[in-house]
This record gives sequence, structure tokens and C-alpha cells, in this order.
Amino acid sequence: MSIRNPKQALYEQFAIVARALGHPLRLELIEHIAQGARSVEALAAKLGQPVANISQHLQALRRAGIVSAERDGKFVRYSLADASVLSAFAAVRGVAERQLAEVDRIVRGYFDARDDMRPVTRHELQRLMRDGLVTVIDVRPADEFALGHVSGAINVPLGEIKAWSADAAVGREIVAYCRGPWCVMSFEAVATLRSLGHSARRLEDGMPEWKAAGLPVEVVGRYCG
Amino acid sequence: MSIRNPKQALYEQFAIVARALGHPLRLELIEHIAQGARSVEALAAKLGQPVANISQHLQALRRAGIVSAERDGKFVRYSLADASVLSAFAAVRGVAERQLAEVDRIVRGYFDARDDMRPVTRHELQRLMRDGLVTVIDVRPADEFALGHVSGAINVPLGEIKAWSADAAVGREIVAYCRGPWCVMSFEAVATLRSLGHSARRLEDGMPEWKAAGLPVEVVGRYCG
DNA sequence: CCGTCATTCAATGGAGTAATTGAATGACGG
DNA sequence: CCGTCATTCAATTACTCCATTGAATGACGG
Repeated sequence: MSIRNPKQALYEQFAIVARALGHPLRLELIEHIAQGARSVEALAAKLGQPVANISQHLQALRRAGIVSAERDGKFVRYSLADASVLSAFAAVRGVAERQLAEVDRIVRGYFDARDDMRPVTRHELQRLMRDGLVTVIDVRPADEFALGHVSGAINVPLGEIKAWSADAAVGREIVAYCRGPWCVMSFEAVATLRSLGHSARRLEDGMPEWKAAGLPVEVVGRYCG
Repeated sequence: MSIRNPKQALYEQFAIVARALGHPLRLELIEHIAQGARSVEALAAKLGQPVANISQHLQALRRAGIVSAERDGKFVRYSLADASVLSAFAAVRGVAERQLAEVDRIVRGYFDARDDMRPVTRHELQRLMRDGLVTVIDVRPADEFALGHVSGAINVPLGEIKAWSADAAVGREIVAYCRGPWCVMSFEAVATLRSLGHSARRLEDGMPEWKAAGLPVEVVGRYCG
């Protein structure tokens, strides 16, 4: 096995990328970095992990060509190396969703994903927005909203949903989105809004996928993740 | 970390799939299984590995929902669980190709992939075949050809290229394909054919991708992998 | 019912990976 | 030029993964 032919050498490289995706913390890191460029300590705070641990996982991701690092004064800002990372993540997720019974169990148990929770597709949302038929809310924290959000969406972090919905028109449909397909926040937002008598649905995925599809994104301030 | 919220539980599942793709032998197994259903010992022979080792890797792939096993008399035949596995493989490969300098180095060093080696796309080949402008050769071993091949292709295993090309019309373009995008056999076939004065190109990828795209495939005998 | 054979299981040792700790680096601000 | 602070490195321990070996399972053919 130590003398490798070119085919094995290539497979070793592909395996490096796959292994880098093979740890839950690193997948969570990718989801956060996909929202916009982030420093090590910001990511460590989001994940509730020691800085050194996050730093090492980030370097593993960088060695695999999944994220890139750029020094910005005292900080090192990590961002996704390539939009193809999102499709690799999505493809791996697709296999798990289709084939692993455990995924189904978790989704049914915690996300309570019934048929009436069927999400809005990107394309559908685009049409609804063009026709002015929906209010789009971004339920991520304000800092992530600032790094980039769906054009026309308003930021209503999860904790403010209740207060916000008191002033929202009943009857008008609300579409909520957050970080990605299985990000809990939009599920919670929809559940809360429905319990308060609103008509609400989720976007099928989150901001990174919207942006990767080339759809309009707005940024607050100077950062262009 | 032992008490996991649903998000972490899902990421753990996705990581299981990614980790299963994170070993060169398993990637090679996937490439072979993508050619058609195979027994453990057949795969062990193709990879030159002990049967027990291959069996354990296959079980790792099965636990991750990547392959499925089906008993067939004395044999257990493994096949891909889902076409989504091919796209996950392709997505991981895409990240590696775009981001890892080592991949580029290997490709340039061993595959000698120059611009004039630019492959034929599936769509292009379809049109060329419809217009009768090319001879399509499948350079995989006969057993893999039998499990399924591009409709209209003829089987010319790598060792028989020279003899076959002596009888082939000079001037008519030849398109060679094998197992997948970086399978060495079609590269070698094209190099050999060109050195003998023929006009030859590679298909951009292999039989599994052709089949997954829903394009016509022929099977010899009774197996329908 | 028994031998054969494909496959899987169990157990071992060795290699790599993960989390934690504390120290080292390197850029900014005064 | 020096203190501060974000990040990385180094070193430790625990854990998981990998390849190998030999034995066990389970289906077929007589």
C-alpha cells in the first residue's frame, strides 16, 4: 500500500476531503462559515467550544481545501474556499437523508416534520416575493443577517418572533429561513407563528444556498463574505 | 458532547456518510460497484486485497447507506444504494479537483492531461453517435462491459487496443470511456491510439454517470446491476 | 446430512484522530 | 518598543479506525 499508483494517489486526495467532512463539529463549522467570513473566536463562541479546538478543526478543513483563511489585522477570517463545498455538503446530506433510517427518526422526533410543513422552494419564493404576496423573515441572529441576507427579507431573530408577530398582519403568509435545510431556527419560528394563528412556511434551505444559486443578497455594512 | 441536540444528532449522521467516503479503498470499491452488482470476492480480486478486509469495508459502506447487500445463493452481491451516491462522490471529487494542488500535480504528472486531451461531454457524444460520426469503445474488462455499457459501444479491453486498432479505419474519430472521470484506462487507450495515428478522445466520465443520467445502456446476459 | 466455499465475525496490534492544557507566535495600539 | 490579544503550536491522554489472522456462519451440491 505504500507504493501508490496514480489512481490510488487520487483516491487518497478525495478521501482527505471526505474525511474532513466526517466530523459533526466540522460540519457545523462549515454551516456557520457559509453564512459569511468569520474569525476563530467568533466561531468558537457560536459553537460553544474552546478556541484551540476550533482552530485545529479549521486547519483540518483548510488542509482539505474546504475553507480558506485570510488575515485581517489581529483576526484570521475563515470563509468557504468554493461554492462547490456547499454542493458536496448537500450531496452527503442527500445520501444520509435517503438512506439512513436514523436521520428519518431524528427528523420525525425533533423537527416534527409533517406533510403540512412542506417547505417553499427557492423558485417558488422568488415568484411569491415578486408578486408581493409574502413577508420574508430571516430568523438568524443579527450578526449573521448583517453578513448577508435574502434581498427584501427582514431580520427577526428567534427570540423576537413573538413580539414581532403581534404587529404582523394576520392572513398574510410568512416565509422563514435561517442557515440551511436542517437549521432548527426556521422550524421553531414556523411552529411559533402557527401557534399564534399566522400562516407560515419554511424556505427549503438557507441563505448560503440562496446566495450560491446567484439570487439577490444584501449586505449590511462593509463586509462582503 | 454526550447530550446531543437534534442538530448535532443530524450532523453526526451526515458525518457517518462522509467518513465512509473517507478512505481510498472504499472509494475504489464504490467505483467498482458502480459498474454493476458485485460479490465480495470479485471486488477483492479487482482491488488485490484480502477478502476479509474488503468485507469489512463493504460493511462500513453499508452502515453508511452507501451500498446495499443482497444474498444471491452462496454469494452476497453489493450494489450502490442510490444514484445519489454517485453525485456525492462527484461533489467530493469536485472540491478536491478545485482546491487541492496535489490533485493537479498528480493529474499533470501521471495522466499527462494536456489541453488537447479535453474530453468529450456526454451530450456531445450523444450527438456524435446519433450522426454516426464516431466509434465508441469501452476499454474496461469484459466482465464489467457485460454488466452494462453505453448502447452502441464495442468492448476493447486495454490489452487488445493495439490489435484492434490495426483493423480500425484511420481518420474516423474514436471515443474511449471506462469506469469514471479519473479512471486511467481511457487515458491509456487514447494515448495508445494517438501514438498509432488515430484520432481519439475520452468521454468526460464513465459508464455509471452515463447510466445515472438516464442515457441508453445495454446489458449482456441476465444480470441487471 | 456432510463437505465445500463465500462471507462474516472476533481479536490483535499498530496508526491515526480528538479534546485539553499551556506555551509560543505575530500583529496591532499606544 | 512593549503590552495586549487573537491565533496557532506542542504535548498529553483517550479513543477510534485499519489490516491481519484464524475461526464461525450459512447456503449450496451431492
